[in-house]
Amino acid sequence: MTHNVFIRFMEILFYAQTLQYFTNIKRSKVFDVLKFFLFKRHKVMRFFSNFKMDLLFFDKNEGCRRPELKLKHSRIEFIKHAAQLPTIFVIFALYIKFCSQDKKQLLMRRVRVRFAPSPTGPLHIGGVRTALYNYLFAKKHGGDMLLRIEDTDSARFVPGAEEYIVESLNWLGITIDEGVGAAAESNGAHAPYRQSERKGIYRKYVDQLLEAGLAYIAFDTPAELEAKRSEIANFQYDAKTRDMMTNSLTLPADEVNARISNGEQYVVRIKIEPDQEVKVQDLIRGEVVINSSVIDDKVLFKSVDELPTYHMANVVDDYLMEISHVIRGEEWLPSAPLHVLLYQYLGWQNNMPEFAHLPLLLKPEGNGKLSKRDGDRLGFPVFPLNWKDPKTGEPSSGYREAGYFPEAVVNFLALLGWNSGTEQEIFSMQELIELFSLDRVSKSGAKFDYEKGKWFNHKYLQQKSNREIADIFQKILIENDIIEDSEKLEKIVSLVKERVNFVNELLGQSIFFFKAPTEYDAKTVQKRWKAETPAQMEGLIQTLEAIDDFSAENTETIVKEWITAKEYNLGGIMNAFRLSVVGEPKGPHMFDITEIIGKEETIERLKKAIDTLG
RNA sequence: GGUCCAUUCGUCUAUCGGUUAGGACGCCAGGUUUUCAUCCUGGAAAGAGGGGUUCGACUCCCCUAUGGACUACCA
Repeated sequence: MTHNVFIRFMEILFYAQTLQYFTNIKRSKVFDVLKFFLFKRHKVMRFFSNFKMDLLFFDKNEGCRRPELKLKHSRIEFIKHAAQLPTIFVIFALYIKFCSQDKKQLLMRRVRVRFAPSPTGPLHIGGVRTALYNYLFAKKHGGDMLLRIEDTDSARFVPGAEEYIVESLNWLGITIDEGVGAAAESNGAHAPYRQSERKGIYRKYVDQLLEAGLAYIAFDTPAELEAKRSEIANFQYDAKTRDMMTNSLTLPADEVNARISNGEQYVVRIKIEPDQEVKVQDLIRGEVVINSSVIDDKVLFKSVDELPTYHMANVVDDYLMEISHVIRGEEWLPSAPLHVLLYQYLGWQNNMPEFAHLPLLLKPEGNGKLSKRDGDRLGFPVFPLNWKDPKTGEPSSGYREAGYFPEAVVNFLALLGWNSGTEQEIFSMQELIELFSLDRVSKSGAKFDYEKGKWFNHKYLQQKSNREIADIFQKILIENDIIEDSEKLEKIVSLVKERVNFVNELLGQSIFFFKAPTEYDAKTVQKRWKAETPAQMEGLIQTLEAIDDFSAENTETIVKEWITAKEYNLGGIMNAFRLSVVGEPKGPHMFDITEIIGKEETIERLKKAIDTLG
């Protein structure tokens, strides 16, 4: 025993020294490394697993990227140039040393992830985030993003939902490499990608489990099950109760066969071995252990429609499609042990994907999962695109139609549950791909903060060129029967864009450029329109009439000179001027407005104001 | 009820055993401005509670509380 400890110590010393040799860790830090190794094995594991992905990334000929080795509070630049490549091998060796066999295999595996929604309605914003994280992860590691449609429940199928999903992902810039919606769907190596079209595939694996005695046939009708549930509190179909049910374990073989050939409907249930420890390695939560006794004998397959249920289909398809990482919502965590068991029962434990269960998106106020109703109640979309329920005709609003830029939605969603570890808030998709890491996904649910979403859109709006915004704005104007010269429009956009969050708010901020006010804000009239104002405005009209060059700069100079000469109060004149031209106490610089609407229009508006307000 | 997961400003989060607990949204105040916004500066604002472990705990462990998810022939 003591001998072993000594050997270990020497081994560790060797590693620590190698580390010091190849990196620029300070000598004093080597002691910390030793301490880590000796006393905090679990930390060491985490420590190395942190840059596993960086190593992989480096592997993909991205030679310019430098993985960093972060040790305590000192950040050590780890790889400076290719000449330091041996360093990678040392760390790699260390990592392998502390990893189990199957981890090694996973390290070498090509990253393939899937987003697997069920076409039961519009894609929920939480689902969008799951898709986004899958996409970011895949792209970061040079892997594949698949879209698979999980439509094994024909009863819940909603027409148009699949198209909606594909269109949403397209809009957001989440491109599918393989599967439904991919550029060459039919040519995918693992086609088809709709479970309903994969119907024939599953039976074989169900039979395999049946033959191995790891599953059994059950004839209990829904009504019988319901009866059992009300009869026995906390009833669960499992090792304790399966003996009292109607299934192939309690019935003689010939009766089972007779029932089947009589056309009696049945299901296939997994036969869970009780009292086993089932371990799920979750990339976000660490190891989750549960006792198999709490898992019930889930239905894997139903004879009615010859389709598997989610659990079976999902495991079989992930295996067949060579999925390396299953990244999905936290609501799947409780059934993850069942999936692990299924991989074992099918003999695929060495090809099992790694799991990552994402935290949920919670409602903004109160608690619970974000739902469509919250959006309706609080007035913000919870779907990417508008949707109209084909049955009820009930509409749901989407981010696209609400005026959001897809980049803003992506940025906002990316930060709801993940952060880069820096203080940067605005990220392009490219930056997100480079920076994304499951290690930095938080464990707890995130409340949906709609206000911040607006802020993101504001930021993206400011970043866009005036030309780009003017083009979108042009369409809105045409819908409102306003025709405006595109160059002038660009100028208008430059003056008002910083005041809005959305392009569709632009009209409200700039209507006075296109139309003279028809009424004047009562409060402002009271405050800014005094007895002497009409006479002053008459004077202003005369001053303006004498101006040839109506550019903002020139007009401003002349008007201000006039105000000074008359010894008027600058604010008094300007506010009344604004009220006359705009009708409200708002808008950009006055002379920028007058330059755009022009001399005649300006004077006309002043005259009208004098007439109306007296 | 059972199982699992989680818990840092109002909200999203940083912190990998030693920090005046940092940033962002929102809020408040001041400044800029002829208006309203924008913008700039500043401010208030947090480790659920209790036990351990440790020289030292927001950080590791346990208990409690709270919240959430799951508990279908749905996904």
